[in-house]
Amino acid sequence: MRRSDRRSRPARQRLGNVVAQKHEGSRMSGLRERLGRLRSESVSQQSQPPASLEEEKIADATDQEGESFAVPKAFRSIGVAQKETEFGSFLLRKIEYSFPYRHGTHELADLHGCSPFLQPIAFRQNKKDEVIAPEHLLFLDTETTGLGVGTGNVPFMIGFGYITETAFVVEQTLIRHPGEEKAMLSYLLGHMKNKSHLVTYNGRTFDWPVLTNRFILNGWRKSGADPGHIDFLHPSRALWRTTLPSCRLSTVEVERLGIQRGEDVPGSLAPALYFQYLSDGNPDHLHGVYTHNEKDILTLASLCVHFGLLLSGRNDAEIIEASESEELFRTASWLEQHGEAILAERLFDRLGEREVIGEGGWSLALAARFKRSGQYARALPLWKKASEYAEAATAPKLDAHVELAMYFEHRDKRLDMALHYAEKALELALRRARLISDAKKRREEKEALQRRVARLREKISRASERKS
DNA sequence: ATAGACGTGCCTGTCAGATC
DNA sequence: GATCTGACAGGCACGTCTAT
Repeated sequence: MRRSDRRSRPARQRLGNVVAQKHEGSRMSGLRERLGRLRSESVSQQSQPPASLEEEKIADATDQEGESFAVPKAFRSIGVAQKETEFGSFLLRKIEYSFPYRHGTHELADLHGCSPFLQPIAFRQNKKDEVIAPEHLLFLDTETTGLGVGTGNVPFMIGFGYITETAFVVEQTLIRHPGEEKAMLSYLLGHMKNKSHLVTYNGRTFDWPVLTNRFILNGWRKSGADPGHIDFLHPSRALWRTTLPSCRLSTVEVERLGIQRGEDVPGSLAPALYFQYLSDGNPDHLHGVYTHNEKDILTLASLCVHFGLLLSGRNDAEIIEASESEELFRTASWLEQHGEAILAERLFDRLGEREVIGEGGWSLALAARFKRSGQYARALPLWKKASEYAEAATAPKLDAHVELAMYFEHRDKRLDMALHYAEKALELALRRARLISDAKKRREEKEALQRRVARLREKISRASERKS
């Protein structure tokens, strides 16, 4: 089906029902009460089945044939149909996003040009230099009954996406009971056959281990190496850990990819909504989960374009323009770490030219980088700017002054300047002491600076004695 | 709730330079 | 040349954070 918003009830209302019922459940004091409640609900359902569902089944059996037999209208309304395999059946939803299709700020058709640049962040055993082809990527997101990766956690919905010449396609599988799991997994395996890399968010730690366990429990033996993997959690953290309130996918997509979901069921509610569906058979509970999973997959594709562009160096100007210094520094460091030294250097250069130095640690970190590579002439102005900033701050950092003291003592050999910065650092340390609660740390810091000042004074006096 | 990846901070060992 | 001190890199332990 083509993308359309045909939700039968506002997600908020469904969400409210679940929350209300959870709250009610928490008041239950004992197991007997809960069992009693379940029993009475079950009886009431048997005596008074939801009219709409019964009608749907009848309608289904008469107006649908083959694949969709017995699929309730509330599923069919969002494009869900039954899929048959040699291992049995499960439910499948397929959505095509014809190009051009923009998800947030990125055009998904750009995956075609961006994918090869993702190689430095892709993990694949024994195939390090392999070129990543866009049509070999499988974007994956599962909805499971819990958070653990043990055998008790069941993926009830597997969403995956892939690119074709003309569209980005999302497919979502759903099992109505555990007996359908093997069919669902076999369908996923079929789609993994011609793919080289999974694309996920924390999927190396979560989705893939969960699925691996389910494959084993369903009788598949592990053969060969794991598929390649591009997991965007860690690159996202590398760039945005200090500038975003969190690096959850939902935060990243709003703050950095320009995506607004509107009403969205949080992933944490997915297990409860699935249990609601299992308990009363009403597909409406899962509409929000379908939408959530679908959007997660689209966001993965958008992340792919974002990082692909970053690694290609094609959007340097935009990044430099839009990024605050801290983020620009982290981006450059990340590029350097992934072997993109020339791209990184370009960003470091622009950063060094920036006049304003704020509270973030980027200026000192950049100076430290220049120092490590012996580029003292580039480190010096950064230390000086940072020292001026520190002197004006209420809770000053001493690092820049200490670095300057070391530089003038050991490199520039101007002991008077070294003493000046050491004394200034000591002065700042005494001013800052009131703000540090750790008494031991405060004392050690002060004593180290006093030793430095004393040593420099002695060195200066010896030098002047020698001259005279 | 669960497990793994990664960043941070601390500790230790090594090396280089300064001093006697 | 011997000794001392400071700088720095590497390793380890621990804490944080993410997925549902």
